Amino acid sequence: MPELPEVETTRRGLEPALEGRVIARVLVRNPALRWPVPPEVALAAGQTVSGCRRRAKYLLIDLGDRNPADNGLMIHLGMSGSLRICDSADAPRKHDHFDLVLDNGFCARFNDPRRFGALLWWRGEAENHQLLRDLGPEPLTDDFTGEVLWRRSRNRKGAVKNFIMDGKIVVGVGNIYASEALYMSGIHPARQARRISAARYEALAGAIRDVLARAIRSGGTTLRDYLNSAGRPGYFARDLLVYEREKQPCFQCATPIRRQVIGQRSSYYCPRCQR
DNA sequence: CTTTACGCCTGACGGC
DNA sequence: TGCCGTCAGGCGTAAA
Repeated sequence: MPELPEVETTRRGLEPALEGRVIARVLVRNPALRWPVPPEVALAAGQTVSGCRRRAKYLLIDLGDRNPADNGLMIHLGMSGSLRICDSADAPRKHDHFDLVLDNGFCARFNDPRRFGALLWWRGEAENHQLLRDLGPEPLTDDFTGEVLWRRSRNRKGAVKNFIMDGKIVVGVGNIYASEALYMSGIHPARQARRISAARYEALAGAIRDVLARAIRSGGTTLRDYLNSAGRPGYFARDLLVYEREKQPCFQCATPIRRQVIGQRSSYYCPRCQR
């Protein structure tokens, strides 16, 4: 399940394959994704890829000669999406939705069994797109600090886990890494966001940065179906401290890890180490 | 403004 | 072996 590290890993695999290449055409086999693939994506044909960026969990393909690019593609991997570089003559597999066919015979092929992913078109500035406009800071930039978390949490009565998974607060923290970061910083996932001190938010922000950076270094987490652009899994699952470890001993104190549903999502935590 | 529930979708899995 | 219910999860959206 792609969270920020998985999307970033995909981006890094895509970049050398796409940048500087011309998109020959966009071949849509099955437009049924989260939103139907819009016809505008055909405008990519004949344009040169000038960059592969990531904002939150969205991949942005910059097209055209302008700098900065003023139009391009936007891809979301959803729950089960993956993009891989392959020969465009390769036979499509089940759930292959579209190809970005390149001028060298290769393509970026998007596969998504659960169809929560998306392929969209943007023009103007990508950051102004409806889906990106109101997003919070990137967790791996200097804009993201414990102070920001603390300030924005003062009126939040909900669980801190939901708070850090809110894309308006900080982007890219999905269910897996939220549990991990809260464990690393000793904070109980169900604690009210407004009842956490500035010092503890500093620790939490550090843990979020740390776990995301380490997961990127491991190529992401493959629990069920995530694959990178080379069709390979990520290896961070072996480093998970609490996620999907219900009833197994805490690595710090050996207390059995608990699972609790918070905001309709499974959360994992150590009842002794996290308060 | 925040908070909550829902729905989209397939595949894996458990129970019978 | 098959059938069916449940769960997983990102995140936009509607409603409270």
